[in-house]
Amino acid sequence: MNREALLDGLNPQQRDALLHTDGALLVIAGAGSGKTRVITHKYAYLVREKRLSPSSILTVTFTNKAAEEMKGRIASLLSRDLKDCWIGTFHSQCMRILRREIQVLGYRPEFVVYDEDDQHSLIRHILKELKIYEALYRGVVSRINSLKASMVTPEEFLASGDGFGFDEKLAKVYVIYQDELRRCNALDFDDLILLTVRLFRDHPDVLRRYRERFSYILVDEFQDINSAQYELVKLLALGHRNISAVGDDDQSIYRFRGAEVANIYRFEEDFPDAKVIKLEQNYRSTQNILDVSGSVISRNPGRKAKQLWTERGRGEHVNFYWLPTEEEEAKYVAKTIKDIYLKGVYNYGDMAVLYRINLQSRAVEVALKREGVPYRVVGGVSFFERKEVKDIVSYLRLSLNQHDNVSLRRVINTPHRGIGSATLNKIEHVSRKNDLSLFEAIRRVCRTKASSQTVLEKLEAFLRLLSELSALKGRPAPEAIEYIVELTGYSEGLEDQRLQSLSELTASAEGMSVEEFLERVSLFTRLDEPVPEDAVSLMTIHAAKGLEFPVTFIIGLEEGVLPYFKSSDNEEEICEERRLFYVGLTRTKDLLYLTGARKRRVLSRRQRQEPSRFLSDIPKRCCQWIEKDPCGTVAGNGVDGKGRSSPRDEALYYAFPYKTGCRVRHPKWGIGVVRDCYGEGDDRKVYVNFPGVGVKRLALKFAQLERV
DNA sequence: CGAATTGAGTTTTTT
DNA sequence: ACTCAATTCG
Repeated sequence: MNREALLDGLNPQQRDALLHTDGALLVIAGAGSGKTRVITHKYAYLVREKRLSPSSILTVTFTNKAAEEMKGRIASLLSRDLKDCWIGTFHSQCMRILRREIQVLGYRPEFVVYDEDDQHSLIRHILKELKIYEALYRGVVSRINSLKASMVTPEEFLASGDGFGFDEKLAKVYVIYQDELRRCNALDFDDLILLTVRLFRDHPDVLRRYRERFSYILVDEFQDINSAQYELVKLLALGHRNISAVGDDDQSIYRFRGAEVANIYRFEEDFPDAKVIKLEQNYRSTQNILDVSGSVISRNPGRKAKQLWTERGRGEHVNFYWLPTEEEEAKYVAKTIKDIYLKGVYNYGDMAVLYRINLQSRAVEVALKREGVPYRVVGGVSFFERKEVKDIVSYLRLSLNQHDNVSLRRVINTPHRGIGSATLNKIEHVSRKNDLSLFEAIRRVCRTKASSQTVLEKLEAFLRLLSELSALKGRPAPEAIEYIVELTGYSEGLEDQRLQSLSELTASAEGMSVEEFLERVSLFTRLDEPVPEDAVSLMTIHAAKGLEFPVTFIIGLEEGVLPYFKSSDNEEEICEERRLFYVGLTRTKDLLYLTGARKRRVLSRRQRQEPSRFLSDIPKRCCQWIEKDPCGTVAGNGVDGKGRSSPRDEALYYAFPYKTGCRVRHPKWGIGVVRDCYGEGDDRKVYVNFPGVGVKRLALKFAQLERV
């Protein structure tokens, strides 16, 4: 693709963003404003026109999925493979750098990455050792994580404390935690970022190398980066200052894990010469949806003002349904989904149900099942969080590193081999006293015969197992998994479903070595799991970020649910909840349904709920408010409820009964695939590709197309 | 050491 | 309501 083609179809602001390649650039990209398009085209432009090699453009995304998508789109723009490119999440890029460089920080390059679960068990273990009430671990984990996100070292935190109370204990836990990670040659998620920052700060020669290597830096979702990530970007960019930061402060929804919107404002201070471009033309939603979401988000103070607009028409009114119970709410959602589907305009795959917390999916799932509507739940307990999968992964880790204490604790008695808590305590004791890893401690116990004969035999058997596992280094992962299952007798007495996970695990490891597989697994998340056939998507609003759906339901619009009750006391958190609602609203292309329930089960009690405060931010003219009282009568107010075609008929008029990719039958040309649709009302046209005939442009009004 | 029972806490969101 | 973990008993 040449220069013209890359600029083609970009609006003036998008073009500016693409062409500004010298020095810092901040792109404030409103929802649905073609942000990804700008990034991918800019990348292609840098390669094509500025002759940069893909290996010299560092591109950071928020999720693995976003990275993959971006890679694919860029590859097709450039019509070439992107080998040796640097497109990925902060965590994966840091991992890649640390694999090469971490030795100067005193870790070995085969380090493993501990996920949340591993982190929890390690911290609980430390609390136990320190005789601190273990149930506090959640709070401790989150405090430590936020310290790490803002780059406060254990030593600094210790020094900053006043020497009493909980913080002092917390500092102690933090010190031990960090120490223990190092011993296990393990990093947690935050370490990946933190250590890379430290690497660059403390080793100017290394920093210089990477500054030279990356001559351009692109950062997506800039509003969601934490201070450590900001620091990392800054370190790399401060040499040449060739950086594009793209984000939307209104869509910052990860404060709870250390993201700070303020970073997007800091950028202009740290790069005072930065050009700032706002993308305000929206290519996704109808004007009505923009009005609704705009009036909601405008209540937040201190944001960068935006005026989103669209060339699409006004579109449909938003509907708010206030239903007696959560069951009725779910039923209403399921029925409406089915209705819409039966009208033939939208497929199930075009629709999504969004909610604040995963728990809310339950009722909707029940109702959808009852209606026979296919659905998929995004999130929930993911494949890689299943117990049996984590067990096998622990064995794999141990095969590479026998000093991985967290993995060892996990599997030492799984499956049962008669090594219980008494024995384990003894081993822990030996390990602490002699400053040994658990593995070494077991060896010492065996060598010095410091236990009963039966226990010794069991421990020796376990040691033999570990030494056999160490032969798995560099082997193909599927083979290693099967070997582990066989050697440990793991599958004995396992339920079918769990056996199933094991074979899925083996299948997913296809073509990778043990090392590669572990690397993939540790950064894999729920969002990355495959997309099935035509099904309604159910997910949290968080999970829906970056996605769009022609038809969107946002459920549970009640005080306590959205905004969530845990956030209710703090103004900044309410703002974040409002942004969350905004993100949900702006996922919608055509039809938006909001619902809430007057009564809901909250922690086993039926509770009376009030409509969400955010609803009152929506202008009356945009939203149709319909209440169903417990007797079943329906009352509407708000905009012209009577005397006009129902919203759904109107949708039929504006929307396309076919979408790109769907198959249709034409009386003359037979079956073809829809390539594109455009126009409004009676002027709607579709391009259809008929195999053997070619692409035909057809007027929807006249062509007698039939969906296949 | 392991199974069973009791009891507490729990439900935000994710790399 | 439900899960997960500590405690207790065999």
